[in-house]
Amino acid sequence: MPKDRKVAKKWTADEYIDDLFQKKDAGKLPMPNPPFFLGMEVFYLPIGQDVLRDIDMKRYERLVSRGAVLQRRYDPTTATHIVSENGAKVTATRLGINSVLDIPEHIRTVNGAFLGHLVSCYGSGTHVRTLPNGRKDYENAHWPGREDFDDPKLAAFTERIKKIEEIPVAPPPQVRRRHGERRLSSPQPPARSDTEDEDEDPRFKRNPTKSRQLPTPSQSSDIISRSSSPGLPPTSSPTPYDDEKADSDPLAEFYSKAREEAELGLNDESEFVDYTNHGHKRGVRTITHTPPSVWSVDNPRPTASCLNQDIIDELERLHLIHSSRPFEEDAWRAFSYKKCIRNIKNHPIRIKNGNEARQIYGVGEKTASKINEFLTTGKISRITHELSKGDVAAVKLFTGIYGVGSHTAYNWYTLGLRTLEDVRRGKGGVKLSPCQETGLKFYDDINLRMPRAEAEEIFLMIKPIALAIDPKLSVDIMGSFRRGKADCGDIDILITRPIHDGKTHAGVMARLWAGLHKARILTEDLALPSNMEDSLECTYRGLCSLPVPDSRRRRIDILMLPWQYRGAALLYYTGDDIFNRAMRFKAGKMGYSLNQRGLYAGVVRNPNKRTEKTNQGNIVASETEEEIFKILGVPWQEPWQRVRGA
DNA sequence: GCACAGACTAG
DNA sequence: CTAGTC
DNA sequence: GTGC
Ligand SMILES: O=c1ccn([C@H]2C[C@H](O)[C@@H](COP(=O)(O)OP(=O)(O)OP(=O)(O)O)O2)c(=O)[nH]1
Ligand SMILES: [Mg+2]
Repeated sequence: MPKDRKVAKKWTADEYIDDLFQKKDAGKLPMPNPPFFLGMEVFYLPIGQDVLRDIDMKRYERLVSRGAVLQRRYDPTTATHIVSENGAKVTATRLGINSVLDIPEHIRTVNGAFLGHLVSCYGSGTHVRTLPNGRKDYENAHWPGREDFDDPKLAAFTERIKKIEEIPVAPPPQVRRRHGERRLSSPQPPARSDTEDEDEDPRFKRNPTKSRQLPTPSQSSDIISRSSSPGLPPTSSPTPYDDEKADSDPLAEFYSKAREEAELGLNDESEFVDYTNHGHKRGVRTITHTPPSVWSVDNPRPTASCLNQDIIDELERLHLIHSSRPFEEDAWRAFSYKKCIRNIKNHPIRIKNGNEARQIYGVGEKTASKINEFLTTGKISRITHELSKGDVAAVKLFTGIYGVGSHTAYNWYTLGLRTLEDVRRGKGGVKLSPCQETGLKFYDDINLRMPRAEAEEIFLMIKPIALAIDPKLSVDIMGSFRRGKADCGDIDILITRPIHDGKTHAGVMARLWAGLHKARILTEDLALPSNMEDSLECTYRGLCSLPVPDSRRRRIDILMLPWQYRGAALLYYTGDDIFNRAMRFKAGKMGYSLNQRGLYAGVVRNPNKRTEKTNQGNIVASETEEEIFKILGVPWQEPWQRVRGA
């Protein structure tokens, strides 16, 4: 079939790509060795509109044979590169977007010559290390030539590149639905300077506590190019162009490198804050100050926000319906809808029909059809139908109780319970666990997020208490706070201790726990460490509040673990959760396993009981976040760039 | 047809 | 082991 | 439910 292809058959891009991958899977496609396109997820815009030209086929073949993943449909959430010989306007149209400026910054836009450039750089071979599973680690090999995406001869849409350089950080317009929403210009740990945690408007300043390094101002280009090959200078290729088969092309635009499986990769996302609810005062005053953010954000994204908000709303309903039901199928459906929601939120253009929706990654036939139904009839009958049952509302209400999940909530509903009052009365004979009792008692407080300033204030009271126990402790505030969010759902604290003096933090949790209760900061416990007394590793969950009248209860989690695991722990605890899952997902695909202790090679799991490890594996990285990113081939991302959840 | 992250505590 | 949570 |  290869031969026919050129001669007779007129191929469309889809057919050709299918054929290529079919051959590849059948082992019939020559895969010459240095896979210098490995890790790249490319959307190649053929020169031939309907029927591919020879040059298009050659490029497709080259991309695949050298390891690239091709996108049949442009999907900005996973694409790392767009290769186009067309002009900006044509390209935008064919990608289904308004302007090439809408292409997320992490995606490199290049021309065909870029492909030839890499061929000339690496066509003959390179040194590559060997992975734990015995294979060559092409995944993480460095291909510095890929960084030449901004070379005028290799780039596409120079206006885009220029734009990116000018913009400190151009977060994709993230859409936010809540009221007080607004974008924060600084993704950095913006901290509110003033008082009233009243929320709406805090002026943010810069990073407060010792925490993180400042976001590099040159951000956006950083985001784009800085990647997994830190330290490696972009090498210019020896030979200016052409490759094995000579293919030089002018065009250009593109690039990106983290081909992340799905969600990893750079997602610039500089945080923008949504002030959701904090709305209750309770005086809190912050002590934070931070240099003005370099990122004055405001990105030029034309499409400000939700062009598809109405569709998102419907999908949120579907998500809610399925997450309310305690059946496994529903859980995965909910998982899928969440993914659709995230991707549609990033979709820069208005979806006009089911077909268009179907093009978006994560949106399958079923969902596309529902979207189509909504677009044509104004509603989705399935939703109307399911919501009329009443269980969804009840489950939503009950799961608001900390410690009550969909199973318990659904059971209560089945028993006839409908209100929190029913729960309090123990209707149907329901019994609450201690933690659920507390959850019910502080239902409102627990379901509110707190102003960042309050999280900081509480943390600044806790830290000295910890340091008084042992001044060598490393105590940091993590989670959404570290990511720079303006409001936090809880306070996440990470504690560890250097081991260089031969001492450890054994017993610290017990003392800290006692000290915090004594200081009236901890108010209720929700889950105690299995071994507070002497373990170096433990988790505490509870409620806390500023020790002043009228302060609200806030959720707090304290995680403690050995110094050697600090990098992995930092990574884990910084999140966000979606980012972590994407990272772990990728690690798994690469033969590794990633958890809060480290990145492991050779972990073998019981195929029947997924959580059980047959072989524990060997730790390959854990002391720094950087090494983990690097080994996984994920471009370095500052905490505030690790936002994947909506 | 299978994976979708991986771990800790409560009971 | 299941449920709930990070 | 979706993608491979
Ligand atoms: O299912 C989860 C939940 C959390 N985490 C990690 C990432 C997250 O950032 C951190 C702290 O969890 P938390 O629930 O506090 O989330 P957050 O990111 O801090 O957000 P919030 O502001 O709601 O607390 O633990 C996970 O890996 N998986
Ligand atoms: Mg948190």
